[in-house]
Amino acid sequence: MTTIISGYVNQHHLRMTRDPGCTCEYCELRELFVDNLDGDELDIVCTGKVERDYVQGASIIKEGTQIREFSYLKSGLVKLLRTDTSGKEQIISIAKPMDYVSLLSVFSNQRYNYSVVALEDSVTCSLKMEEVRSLINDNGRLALNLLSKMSRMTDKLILDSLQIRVKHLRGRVAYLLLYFSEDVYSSDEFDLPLSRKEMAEYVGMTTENVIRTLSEFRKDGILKIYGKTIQIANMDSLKSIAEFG
Amino acid sequence: MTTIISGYVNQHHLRMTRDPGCTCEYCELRELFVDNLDGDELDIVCTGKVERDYVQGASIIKEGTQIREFSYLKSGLVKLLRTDTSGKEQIISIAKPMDYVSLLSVFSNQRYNYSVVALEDSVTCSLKMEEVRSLINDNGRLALNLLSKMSRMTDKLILDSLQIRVKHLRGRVAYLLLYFSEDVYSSDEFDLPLSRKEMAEYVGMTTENVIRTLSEFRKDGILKIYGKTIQIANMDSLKSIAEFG
DNA sequence: CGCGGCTTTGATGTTCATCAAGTAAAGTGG
DNA sequence: CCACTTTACTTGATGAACATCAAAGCCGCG
Repeated sequence: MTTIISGYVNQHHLRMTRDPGCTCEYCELRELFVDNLDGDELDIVCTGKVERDYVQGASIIKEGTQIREFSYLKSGLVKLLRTDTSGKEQIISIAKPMDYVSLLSVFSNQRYNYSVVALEDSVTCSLKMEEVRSLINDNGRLALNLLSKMSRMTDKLILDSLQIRVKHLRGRVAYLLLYFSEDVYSSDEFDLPLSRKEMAEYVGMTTENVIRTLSEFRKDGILKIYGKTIQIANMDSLKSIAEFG
Repeated sequence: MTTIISGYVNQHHLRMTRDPGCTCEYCELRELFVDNLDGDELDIVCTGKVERDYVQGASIIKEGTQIREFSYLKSGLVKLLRTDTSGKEQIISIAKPMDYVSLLSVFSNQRYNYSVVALEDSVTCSLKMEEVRSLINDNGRLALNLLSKMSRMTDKLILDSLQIRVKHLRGRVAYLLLYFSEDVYSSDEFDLPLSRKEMAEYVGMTTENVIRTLSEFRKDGILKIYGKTIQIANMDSLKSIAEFG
């Protein structure tokens, strides 16, 4: 039932769709908005929302641009990153569906202080900020849900960041591999959605040392590595390293 | 007008007061609650709120205890800390008045996953969570204000944490000293509210190396140090180290 | 085919943690 | 109030973790 109202395709192969028949009530992500809204409010969401497709590598949000929408991820995988004072890129977080893309800044700043890039082909769903503000203003249950959701997301982000700071390189890399294995792909074999360089940007170390650590894991029989494909051969060791390394 | 209804004094010299005449509308912190509330709602805040006094070193919130209240800091200075996986304490943040004490977890978790301790004599003001939830549910303007405030706080926390990660020890210590000088005491001479060990817990390094760095700054003529009293002798150097170190 | 970016390994130096030892300060009990 | 214990602070020496520099192989792409 989804019709393409804008066939516009830019260098990133972006596609925008609207949804006149409104399939929002069947959306996997309805828990937040739809379940808390009545008929009229639901209409605002249905007619106001915009879905966008992004191919792997496409830029979804650019640091410094104005915040006009409240977006979240319907499918795919994205990275949040920022440019640090010395000009290097730093990955803040990786978000999968159900995680907000707009979790930071949306209700505080005028502009994004981070960028979002698609790690896999991804689909976002966005509402205009004024519409979201108006819905929150009129609907207390939605407001509480949103507070709760935001609080959970930022809590996790902060605790992850604190945990990673006390770990050594081996522990950080193990932690990251386990994240993909358990939270994203639910498998002990998967294709890394990050380059070695991106892994380094995420764990806050150099590319060379990330590679060295992966090689060590391979030599120790913990991993089997075929380019970007990773197979975890010794899950217990990896978990132990992630926790105590 | 403030009467002590509970003269209870524990080992931390805690004092609880209620405020029957309601001075909330004159509170320096009214911007959040009072300005967004009408008469009846204001009554809930006035009669429901509880102020508590804590002496330096007193425990305000203990990690793992149940969250029953929404609190913020009226005066003083506090540290937020948690116990990391290896059992060591890690300082998450330092909060001064206008910063929430309850910024993390309150709307997501059942229990605190961090502790709060008074670095200076402090006063908190608390409302029951149910009352806050009910107010948010009924008052959209309050909800939006709260979202905005929370978002600003967590944004700052996350960005600080990311920035500190790319800096070396000298940069981190300089950053911390500038925080006290500029944001807390508005002076280039002040008494450090943290021990050397606490500074280490905050910047994520060892006590010895924090001391070494302070000594270096002293030898380089950037600081004058008299025990806990710090005088910044060369502000430009310190700022430069904080940014590029 | 050749260029640029990503990946990998090795050699070297820097930053930082750890261990050790000593001094100063602050609390504790008689 | 003093002897005692504990805790905070300080400096030095050593080794581990990590960054940096260098060089070479790989791969995709125009």
